[in-house]
Parts: sequence; C-alpha cells; structure tokens
Amino acid sequence: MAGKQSDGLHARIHAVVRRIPRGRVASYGQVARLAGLASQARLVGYAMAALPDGTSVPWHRVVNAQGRVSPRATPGYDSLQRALLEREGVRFDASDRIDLARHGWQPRTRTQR
DNA sequence: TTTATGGCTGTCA
DNA sequence: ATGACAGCCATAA
Repeated sequence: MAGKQSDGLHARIHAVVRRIPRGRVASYGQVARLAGLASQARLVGYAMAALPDGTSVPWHRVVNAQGRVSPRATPGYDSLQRALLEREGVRFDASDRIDLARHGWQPRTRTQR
C-alpha cells in the first residue's frame, strides 16, 4: 500500500458519485453516507473541488440538501453546473431549486421497502 | 505546529 | 419560510 489513505477516501466518494445516473441528482450528505462517511458531507464537497477538469466524475450531479446548486467560490462554475443539469433534463424551480422528490437519486428502490 | 476556511447538514428561534 | 449556531474533518497558509 504505497498509496495514501486519502486515495481510498476519494476513490470511494468518486465511486458513489459515478453511480449517480444521468438526469438525477444526489445531495452531499447522501453521497457521504453511501461512501461510508456519514455526517461528513463537507468532505464530499472538498473531494469534488479537488477533481481535475477532465474528470469522469459527474460532480455536477451533486447538490446540497436544499436541492439547489451551492454557491461555489469560483464564479461561473455554479451556472455551469446548472447548465449541465438542465442539459440532462433536470428542471429547476423558479427559486433555482430542484425537485428532489422527482430528480433525487434513489440508489435503493424505496417503493419496495 | 496552529489557525482559518470551506461546493454541508441538522436543529432551534 | 428564513436566519443563526454548532459539528465533522480535510486542505491551505
């Protein structure tokens, strides 16, 4: 294991984010929880921020618990995220909000439980 | 090493 | 519904 511990952490987060289907969104907390990092939603955000430009990780499918695109430090990226989501068919509310009940990613079929 | 901040979340007023 | 506080921990200076 010549790697660093953070590699596994990031890999785990990336794996979860990668599992988000197109046209769907997940919250940081949800991703964190699925990655085994319960209550560490921030780390997910940092892991996303650390992603390279040409990443294959659909970071734009990750939004906050309010179903909105979090205002990032870099201006322009927020609109980019929204554009990418709209491009996938995700609709935004008049308050720039996403209907999580409709576009929210559900890794488990809750209807059966 | 310490300090400060951050692509968050949940609870309380 | 909105606004303020605290908690979790990685990354940067």
